[in-house]
Amino acid sequence: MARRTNAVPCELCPLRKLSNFRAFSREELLFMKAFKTGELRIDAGSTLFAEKSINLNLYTVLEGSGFRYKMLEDGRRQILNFLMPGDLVGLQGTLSGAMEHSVEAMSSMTLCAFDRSRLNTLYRDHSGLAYDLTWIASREERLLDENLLSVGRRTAIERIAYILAAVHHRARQVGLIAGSHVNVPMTQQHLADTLGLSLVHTNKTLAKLVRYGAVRWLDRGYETIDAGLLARIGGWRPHSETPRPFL
Amino acid sequence: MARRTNAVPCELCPLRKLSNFRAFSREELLFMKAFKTGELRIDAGSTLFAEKSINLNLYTVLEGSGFRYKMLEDGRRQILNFLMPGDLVGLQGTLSGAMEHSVEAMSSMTLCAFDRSRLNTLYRDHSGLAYDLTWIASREERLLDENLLSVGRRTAIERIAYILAAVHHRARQVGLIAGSHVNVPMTQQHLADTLGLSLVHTNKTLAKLVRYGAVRWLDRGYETIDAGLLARIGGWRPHSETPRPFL
DNA sequence: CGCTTACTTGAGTCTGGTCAAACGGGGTGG
DNA sequence: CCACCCCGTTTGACCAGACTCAAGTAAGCG
Repeated sequence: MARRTNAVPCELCPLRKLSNFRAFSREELLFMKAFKTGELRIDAGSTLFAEKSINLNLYTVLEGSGFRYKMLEDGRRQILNFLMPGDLVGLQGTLSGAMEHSVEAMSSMTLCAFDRSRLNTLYRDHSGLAYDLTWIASREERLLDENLLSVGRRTAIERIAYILAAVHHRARQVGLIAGSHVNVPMTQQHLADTLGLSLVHTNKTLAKLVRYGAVRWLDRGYETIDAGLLARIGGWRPHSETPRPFL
Repeated sequence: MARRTNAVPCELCPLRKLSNFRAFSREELLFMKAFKTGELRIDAGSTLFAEKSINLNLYTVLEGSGFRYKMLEDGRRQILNFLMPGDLVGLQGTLSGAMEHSVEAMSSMTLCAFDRSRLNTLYRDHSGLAYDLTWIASREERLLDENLLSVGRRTAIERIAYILAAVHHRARQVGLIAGSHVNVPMTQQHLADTLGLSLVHTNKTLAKLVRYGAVRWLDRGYETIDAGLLARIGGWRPHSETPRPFL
């Protein structure tokens, strides 16, 4: 289910090739190499960590996709955010490591693991990386703000259109796109739990978007047919994306 | 509407007296004193900054309360989070200063202003404070996670009970409480916009909580009568609160 | 005293939820 | 190779929680 794999050295990190990530200095690269304690590979559907557990690692997604979520006692689930390559996982817990949400893989995932207890070294000796960390946290917060706006104030069809547009956009930035096909294997249940809707209503509303010719739904995933229409219905608009830091 | 006031020197900062904030070293205190560019006082109902504007300051709330929010074109508003003393405002924008949400005061507020452009000095020379900044961002993200869970998955009465319990708790930590009276002057419209509900439905559901004897609603604010009942209905539970950093 | 802001209340509607059942493809064990 | 099962998806019928519209009250203020 979860196992260590032979690590990709940071200097060959495949994410660096993507244009929208900020470059590291040689020194930073060396530090990250030391900071990284290993790689973790988990299967689709498995849990990286659970709410209320203690997690002493931070992770950066190298490959694959997953999601953060919280649950109520009776099983109602809210997906908080999708995780894609370059995203940092685990910062949202208390910095000491007590997690207040769970993380599950949608596809098989590879993650770089970092030792939380060495975080202070990062802050002490690499202020550039420390700054990046805050940048990352702040970006994550903006994403959550958007989601909250959707779930709180948009109608069902707007929410669905919005999230499909947003996920498409994010996926493209990290290479999780093949043509118009978004390579994030979510089910309609995932969609529903992200948007605060029921599965049935999600299905029926999604069917409308399909009829409108905005998207095509595939088994576990989708294809954007008319990105403009999707954005218009969902009220989604691109942000100015400056190269972003990671790790 | 907004004006500079004679600044309270950081070493006399009234927030430091509150037990749940972390203490500064002498050195950090000196740095903060220099980092702080002044104080801002704004009236209840006025806007600190608006979505899409550029804001070159970071602020810490010294006194009073307000809220962050986003709006859709047609005026639907979603309140993202309430702001209380000790909270940092403005970090959620891109670090460069483009804001993606607005901030409005609910009571008159006093804020300490910091110059964003000097943030790099903070990272370079005061890794402890840099670490704090990430801590603060991560705490904020946990708050948003909770809110998203509420808005997405709780029923109207659960949402209201939850937020009232949570706000009571937060308010008490920063001295915004007099007896059982929560000194955060929100209207039912604020509540509705926080929870993704209509004003009318919020009013009717709140009336139930009043009938149950859980709270008493006051003009712009409320009083907790039965905190246990409120927490039970809303599914709210206290977190272990370690002394938290600020500024 | 009249205006505004916040809160109430009632009536009727509708978006979205629940329950129930069925379909279709992929995998598996007999 | 086929029967069966499971998971994700689809559809229909019905229900209800939450919304809109419309008034009306009450307190605060110039």
